[in-house]
Amino acid sequence: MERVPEVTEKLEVDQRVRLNRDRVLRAAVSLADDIGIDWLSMRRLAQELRVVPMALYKHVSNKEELLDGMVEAVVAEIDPPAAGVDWKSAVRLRVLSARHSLQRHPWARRVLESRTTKTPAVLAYMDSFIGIFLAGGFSADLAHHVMHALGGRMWGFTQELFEDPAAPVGQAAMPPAIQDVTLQQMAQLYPNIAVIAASSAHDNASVVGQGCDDQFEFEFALDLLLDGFERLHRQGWSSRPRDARQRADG
Amino acid sequence: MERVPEVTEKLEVDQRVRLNRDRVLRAAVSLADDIGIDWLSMRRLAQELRVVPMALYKHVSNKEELLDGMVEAVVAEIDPPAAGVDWKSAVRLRVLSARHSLQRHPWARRVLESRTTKTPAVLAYMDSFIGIFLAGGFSADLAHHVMHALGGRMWGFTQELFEDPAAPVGQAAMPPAIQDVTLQQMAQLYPNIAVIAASSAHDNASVVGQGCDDQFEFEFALDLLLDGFERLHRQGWSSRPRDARQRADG
DNA sequence: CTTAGTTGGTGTACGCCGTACACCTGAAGC
DNA sequence: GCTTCAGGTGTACGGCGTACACCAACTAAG
Repeated sequence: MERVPEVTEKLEVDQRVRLNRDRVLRAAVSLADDIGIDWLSMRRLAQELRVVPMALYKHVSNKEELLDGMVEAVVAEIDPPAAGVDWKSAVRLRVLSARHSLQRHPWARRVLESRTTKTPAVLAYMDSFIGIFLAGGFSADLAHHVMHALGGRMWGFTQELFEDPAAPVGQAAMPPAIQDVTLQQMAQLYPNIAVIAASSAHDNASVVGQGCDDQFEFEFALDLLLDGFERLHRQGWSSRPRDARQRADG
Repeated sequence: MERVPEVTEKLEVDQRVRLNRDRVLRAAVSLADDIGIDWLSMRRLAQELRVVPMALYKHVSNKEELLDGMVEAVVAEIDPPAAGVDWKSAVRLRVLSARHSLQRHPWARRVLESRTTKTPAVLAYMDSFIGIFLAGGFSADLAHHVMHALGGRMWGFTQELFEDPAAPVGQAAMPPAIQDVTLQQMAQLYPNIAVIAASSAHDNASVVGQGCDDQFEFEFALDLLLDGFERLHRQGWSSRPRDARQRADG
């Protein structure tokens, strides 16, 4: 009867329960979701946890490790691979599931790509991924190169860098008249981009450069690769010409 | 006769000629080449140019714009597209040439990918790239999606994120005995990665996880994509099923 | 019940960073 | 010869990551 109220009062007075690594990581993930990775700082995170900045260092040894832990946390959310389907469907499902998970954390792509040291969850994911190919009868050799070819797409990342071919030119807040002029100038300077922008504008019946269907682009590229993998696999492709499996079979 | 020696003396006394945007950008590029992009700061760059940090702001309005300018500078180095060859060779050549140029600046990949506003040189490159596909008879529609599928690879970037499957686990400086143990543990935890590591080890007759042949991986994935593009092109692929070009032709 | 040790939060301080703002200087144009 | 103004300077501010010394509360041993 005595100690319970005491504890309760504690919790009321200073809201915070004891910190631990997991609470730190989960707070970091959701803070990054909210304010963006660029504005995530040790100090800001500490403030969120109602704690002094240096307190965090009792749970992660530095910011790099915090980021590692954050990646670890979101990668751990990815569903396990589907069982009992052919390799192609299995890969497709797994990638799309990863994509779905990682899309909830827009910062994850950049952070994942910036990590150099691979953490256990990351390695486990890649391992299970390779497992799908091997189980599908791929040689280690082919599986290896195929993983490289997949690259970031194994996480469900669409390759940035060509997002909305026209939009980036229409800067921030411009009067529409000026935007029109800029658009015309742009069409003159970059006629081929203009062609594509016009074509995709028809496609989704919206204004020029409205943006692209990310999911479509992703699946387009993914299926292109998967079909390529399948072809190589069927013809017994090998990177070692001396094996001559390709020539022998193909 | 009077003013020339005066100028000469000036140059001797304080080595620095007048700053300008171009000199700033070129200095920034070569400094980033030398010390790495993470250690490039306005202050460090200013010091390199024997100038006070704030002087830089007379030539670039802030660090973001400096980075934009740096990208602009390296992209401008890429050779113009080859003329008089079929689209496939043209694309291949252009990509490999871009790769060659950008590889001289290891930081360029990350910076290029982080830019959201596309600068003129970047747009010009993409435009000329699209031009190759259109000239090769691709529909705007197909060219569009194909550019997406190419993604970062149009700059000659190999998809990171699977660099040396084993190396990252063998941490910094470890006694070989311990490394062996770790390697065995790793083989247990990530058996499929181990299979691939072993296979590629045979391949280049080196120790496990020595690393992969970057150039090979790059060309492997590129050719896979190009072959896929070619097939789609030949069968008149369209993203709009109502056009039914695919069904009609294929 | 005391006491020593450990775990985890605190406070202060340092050296970096990008950059706002006021200032100065030397060359160019009237 | 005076003005103008582009371009280099100096100072200062608020933010960052984090080293280090400290301290509070819990645990375990005597």
